[in-house]
Amino acid sequence: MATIRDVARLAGVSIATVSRVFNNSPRVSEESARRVRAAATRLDYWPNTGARSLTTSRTHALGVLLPDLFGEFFSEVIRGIDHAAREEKLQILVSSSHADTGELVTAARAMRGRIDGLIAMVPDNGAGSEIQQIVRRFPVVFMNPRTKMNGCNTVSIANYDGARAVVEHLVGLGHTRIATIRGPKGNADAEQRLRGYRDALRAAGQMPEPKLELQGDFTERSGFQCCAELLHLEPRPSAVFAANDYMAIGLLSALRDAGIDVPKAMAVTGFDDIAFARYLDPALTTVHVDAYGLGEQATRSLVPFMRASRPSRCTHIVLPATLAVRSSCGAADAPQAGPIRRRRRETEPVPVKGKAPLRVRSPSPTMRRPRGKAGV
Amino acid sequence: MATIRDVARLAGVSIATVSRVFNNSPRVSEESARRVRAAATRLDYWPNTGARSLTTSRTHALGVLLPDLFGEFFSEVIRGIDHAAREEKLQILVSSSHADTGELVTAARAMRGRIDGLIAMVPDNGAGSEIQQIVRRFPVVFMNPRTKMNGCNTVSIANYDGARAVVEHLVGLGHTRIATIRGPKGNADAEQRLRGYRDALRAAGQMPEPKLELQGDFTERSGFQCCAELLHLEPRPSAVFAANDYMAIGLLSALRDAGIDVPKAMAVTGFDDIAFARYLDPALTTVHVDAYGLGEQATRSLVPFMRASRPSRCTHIVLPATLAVRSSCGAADAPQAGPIRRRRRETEPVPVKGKAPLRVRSPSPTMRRPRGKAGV
DNA sequence: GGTGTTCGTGTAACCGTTTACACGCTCGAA
DNA sequence: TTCGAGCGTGTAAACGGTTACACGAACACC
Repeated sequence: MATIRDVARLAGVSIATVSRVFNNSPRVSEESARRVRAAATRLDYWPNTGARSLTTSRTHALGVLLPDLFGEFFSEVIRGIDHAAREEKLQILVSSSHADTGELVTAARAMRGRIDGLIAMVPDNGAGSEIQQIVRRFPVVFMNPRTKMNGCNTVSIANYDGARAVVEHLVGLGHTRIATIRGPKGNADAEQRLRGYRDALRAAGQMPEPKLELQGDFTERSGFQCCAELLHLEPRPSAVFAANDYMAIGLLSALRDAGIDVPKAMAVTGFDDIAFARYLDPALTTVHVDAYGLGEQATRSLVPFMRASRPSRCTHIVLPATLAVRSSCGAADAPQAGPIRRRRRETEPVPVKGKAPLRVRSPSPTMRRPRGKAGV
Repeated sequence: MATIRDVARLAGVSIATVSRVFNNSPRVSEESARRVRAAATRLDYWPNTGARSLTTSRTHALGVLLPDLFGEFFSEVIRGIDHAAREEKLQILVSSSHADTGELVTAARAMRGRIDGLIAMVPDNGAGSEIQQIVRRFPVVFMNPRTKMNGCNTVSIANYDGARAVVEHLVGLGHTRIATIRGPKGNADAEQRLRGYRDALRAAGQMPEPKLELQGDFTERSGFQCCAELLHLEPRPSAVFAANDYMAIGLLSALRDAGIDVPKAMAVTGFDDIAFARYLDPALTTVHVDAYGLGEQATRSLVPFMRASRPSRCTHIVLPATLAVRSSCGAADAPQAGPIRRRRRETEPVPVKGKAPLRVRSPSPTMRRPRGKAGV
């Protein structure tokens, strides 16, 4: 492969001049530039980006560390990151399948010298000291952090508000005994949603009961399995808030098997608004979560940190959730509720002052954006 | 940030020794190694991967160039790549949204010096000479290439066989007038599927009719819009093969609006087996496509090329498709067909000899694998 | 006591760029 | 004519590592 030296030799100039031509420096004569370009074409020269970033200490790349890539949530997050990164002409270096913070740090280590900044989703409630290793080294933004995380940027989703809103919706429909299928213990998203559920009940004067909080693990299977337990509760609840859509789907198919009519005999709601929530029969009432926006916003809040020589103040952004009311809750004809009002919770990050969080996009992206070559 | 020199100074050794310790060279005394490690920890030293790859000309990274990231097809491809790459301890540098080959080459250029090899999906029937620029420079494997592509590795999906099998299935159910909604003109996947459709008809003694080939563009909307045209055909077809699932979904909802019973009055089939095909009502009969396997296999066939000093022979792998028979074709209770037998077509790549293509995974991954934190 | 090995280590060249600095030339003003 | 400014260019020192080679010490062998 040709290097800058080969080009310089062929063009009869010094390597400095070649470099200047490729960096659009104004201080090059037209004649030299022409000769350099001709030589470069002739030799099929492509500058070595790796070498370049060694001297400039700018890589124009950002790292993305995710616990997993499965399912459309992560795929939308990446798409959001990719889109925003592309606008900034940044490459993205992806690494996933991090079971714990240790693996996360190992992956971040391997990116040293290859990235200007990092977007990460911490898989567990990991040790702060390990996280600090990363924070010290890169400009970083954490997505959906488990804990408060002062001293670094965060972007997260309004789990608490979304859960609270959908449960309040059920209350508004007249339900007085509402169960939930909760996510895995220790999972922060699951716990925030659970809190939202409980507070919505309390606000309606209904006391949360442990018996009504069935244990799931975010899988479809666990939703399916909770059905039997649900149907044996005395008195039987008339509505269920599943902490994510996959569990709601499992529950729906179990209810169908059991011959229970949804929504008449049992109202079901989920969380996430995955793409096929709308295609279910009955269509699933759920909380729309803007995964694309999460990735996009993470990138946008990272970029100024990457460029700044001096660290700026941290931002903590919370993306609002939106109710997507469909037929599984028995209120299909009700108008869709607007964006859910943000509440402050001491354990959740506070939105940055003076900068309104992103408006959530429509809960029906499928019908609005052409899906392009998605099916190829 | 501490460099190797800082560590050397603090440990009282030369930089060569530090380097040896970090590369597990055996020729280092226990005492020196201990001092170096202590110094490294003390200074919080992380080796600069970028600088390292400049001297070694190995980056342990591979580039991934995709036309898009939308939808689960691409997300599964990336997941497959990521998974295989992780096993090989390779990082992945992703770039997407390439509308044409020119943009593809630009993106590849920007990766020069950062990757050891490249996995690419060519967005158009792009100029061979531009593609050649890439092939000359990197070990590369193309996914789902539009044309035959000698001289480089390819992995693709059995579009022709899949389409042919699903149409033959319809023929087997007794349909004698089968329409199709084709994908965009010029799209190679669409055209291979169209050929499969036509050949299946011919093989059954039915002549393909242009009137029966409705024009879609792989979007749900286009499937919806084709419904009117379909219902006005004289005589009306009794079955439709939509060239992807999104169009089949659009058609299904239009048929429901029109009060046409599926599958009794109209059998509908799709292609791709997107995750919610099974959740539709009626559940969609379709062709399962192994996007995860496509990415995984692409990575596996690239790796030896990246490591080899001498170029090995090219491989051309075709992943089999599988029929996923559900109720939308009126044969819900029939046992699922097995993998579709591969046919050779002169315009499709030939599977590598002696190396069986991957077995397709079950068409029901959702029910088999826990979806983990997909809903978070 | 010479000689050859082995081992641990250091020196310095190199990977492919960028860029501070210096240099020589031209040209206009004093 | 002299001087300074401006311009185009080249030289050389980085950037942060790896590694070929050399070297000195310790040791075994004859």
